[in-house]
Amino acid sequence: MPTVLRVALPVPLPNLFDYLPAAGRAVAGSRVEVPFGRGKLVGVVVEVASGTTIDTQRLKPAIRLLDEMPLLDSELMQTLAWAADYWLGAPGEVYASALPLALREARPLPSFGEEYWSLTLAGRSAHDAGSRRGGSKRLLAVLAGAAMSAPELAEHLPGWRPAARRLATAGLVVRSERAPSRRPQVGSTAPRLSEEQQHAVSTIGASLGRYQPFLLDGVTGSGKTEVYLALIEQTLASGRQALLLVPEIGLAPQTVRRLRERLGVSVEVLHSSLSEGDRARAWLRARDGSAKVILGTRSAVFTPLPHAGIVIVDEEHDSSYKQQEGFRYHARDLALVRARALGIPVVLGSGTPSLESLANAEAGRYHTVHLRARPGALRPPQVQIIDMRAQRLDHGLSPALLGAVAETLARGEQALVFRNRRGYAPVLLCHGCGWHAECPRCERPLTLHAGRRQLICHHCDHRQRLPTSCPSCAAGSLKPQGHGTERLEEALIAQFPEVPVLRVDRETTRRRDAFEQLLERLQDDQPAILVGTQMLAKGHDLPNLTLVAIVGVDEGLHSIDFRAGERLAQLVVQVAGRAGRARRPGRVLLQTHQPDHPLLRGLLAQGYATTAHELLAERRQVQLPPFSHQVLLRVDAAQRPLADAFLAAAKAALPDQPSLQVAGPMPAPMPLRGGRHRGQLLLEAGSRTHLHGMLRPWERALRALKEARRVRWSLDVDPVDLY
DNA sequence: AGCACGCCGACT
DNA sequence: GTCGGCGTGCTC
Repeated sequence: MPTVLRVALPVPLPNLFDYLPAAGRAVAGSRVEVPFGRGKLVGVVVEVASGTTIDTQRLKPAIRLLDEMPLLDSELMQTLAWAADYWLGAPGEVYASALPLALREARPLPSFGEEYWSLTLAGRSAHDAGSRRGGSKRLLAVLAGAAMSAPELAEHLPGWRPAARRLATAGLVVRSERAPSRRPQVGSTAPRLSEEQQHAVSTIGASLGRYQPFLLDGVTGSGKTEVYLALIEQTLASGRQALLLVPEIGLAPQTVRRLRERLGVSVEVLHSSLSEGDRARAWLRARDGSAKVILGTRSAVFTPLPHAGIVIVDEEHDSSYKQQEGFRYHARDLALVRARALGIPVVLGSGTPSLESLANAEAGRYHTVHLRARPGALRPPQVQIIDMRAQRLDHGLSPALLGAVAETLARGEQALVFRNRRGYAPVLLCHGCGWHAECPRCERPLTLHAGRRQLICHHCDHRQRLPTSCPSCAAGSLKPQGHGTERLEEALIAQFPEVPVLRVDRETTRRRDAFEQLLERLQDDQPAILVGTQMLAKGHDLPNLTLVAIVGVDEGLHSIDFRAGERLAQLVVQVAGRAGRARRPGRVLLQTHQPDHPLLRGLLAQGYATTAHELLAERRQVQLPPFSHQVLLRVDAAQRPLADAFLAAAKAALPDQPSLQVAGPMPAPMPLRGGRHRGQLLLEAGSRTHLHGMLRPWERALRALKEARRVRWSLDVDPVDLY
């Protein structure tokens, strides 16, 4: 039996590929260039095996080994294997997530050290001879003392670059790389921690050196960041690395600056707008241990940490930690797996913890640490419900809401109109009394399928015709909710023509610094109206923002997505934290047809913690996640029957397991998107082990289905969005 | 995914 | 007569 390299290749196929070894000593974690089909690919050696199931005649030799030392250490290799198994990733896709693009090419590793300049022998003679003039002479003199890094040169000799270029061409100086300097700089001093913060730091700090998850539960303004900083300082003091994950939109330049200034060590930032070269260099500096603090979004969870000390996941409830296409991993969950493998503590921080994390805390798997006080003695904002039933609306805005905006502007302050928008499925709602259509069997909201003039239950597939008038109050004002019908921005411009109306969403902030610039415009404290969605929920201090009005609350109350209530509660609390952060008291308005909804009442009267525990109790009662486990099969096709046929075949291919519950097949809540017909099938099981046991075989069966040929499909393990 | 091979419609 | 449509099959 020949020795073979089992290689993960960047193709969306479920298997590894075996090759005969190339020259050199290949080990698991090394990259290797191999022939594939009629081209060449770079893959990662997963295993050096003696023997193969492939006909040895078909084995091709690898072209060349790219790394003598593994690029991925054994901890990362194991974690990746676990992740691929858990989230049903194709090996190649998993490595594509974990490795920066520049490291997936058949080139030697880029140098990632510090640029530094020194004299050549000819340069030394030139200096001694006193030849050259001006800037060149000065540069020779500086470098005659000692070789210097680029930043040092910039300090000693501003505008040194042209001289360096001239002298380099003449062969008098040479540019090279050396390991990044480890010389610690002095960080700025920490502010005094409150007693509560001190307690949090010492509790968590006592676990440094072993695996222990913590839930750090602290509202906006309670000083979580200072706790993180103190923990990172402790970690650095013991010579270990810290990984800090933040949600996609939380990575503000001001956070980075604060970290750099405070810690006085190299802070590597892994961010989606980083160039591939920079990303690779940051990754490599983490791998060689010279990067002490790594700050990044979702994909930074794959950073190698040879001297790992602590992992912190900020705003752990944020759904941007879940990758929504391709390899659908969850960075928060993966952070826990890594922390366990690395034997280090992991801190999940949030003012509005996810029900998953709260359940883990209740079960004793996480240790909870609370931060309750707001150090600046900020007054919490005053939250108020606006009953919009039977009100005359202007593009979905009630007179009370518009009045409050007008008052705010008249006082010279700023208002934020926040649209709760998550592509919710349309629900039928009576504007007169607030009645909404519900499934008689499941008591879940029915989804409006306007094309077929039907109401459909997305749990049991119960269907009924559209009522013509409200069954509750007999008035005829039934309206679909949840469509992007309200053109908020236009309505507000029309209402307040003399005030700037700034829309903040993916589109207006596409450009890298657009969001920052926009916020800068608001710093001048002039009256203005902000209109936006998720992006505005956190982060930035806008001292003159005193009113936050949330519209689209009803979509959150009536969504068929069982997580909508949790999300709405998190959103209200997070958004409320935007209002009145300076001296002025803030005001939050919730515009709804359901002013007496228990979720809203509970949230206002008791706050997030109590509401979340009630929601968790409901989940337990009806056995929804985290008390059961889900897998969603999604499909889209050019024609509806193709999608339907695939889902039917997929359901038929399921093992006959009584512990497995199946909902569907049924149209996705947005049945037609981008010209593609979408459908889905939801699996639910009480036991994760049982569920995972059948998943891989089922996936293989799905691949083999002839109905699978003409559709696009994907499996989502632990989906966070049911569509 | 990417790429070839292979068999049926409107064009230099 | 061909160029090219995308259905089908394969990649160690």
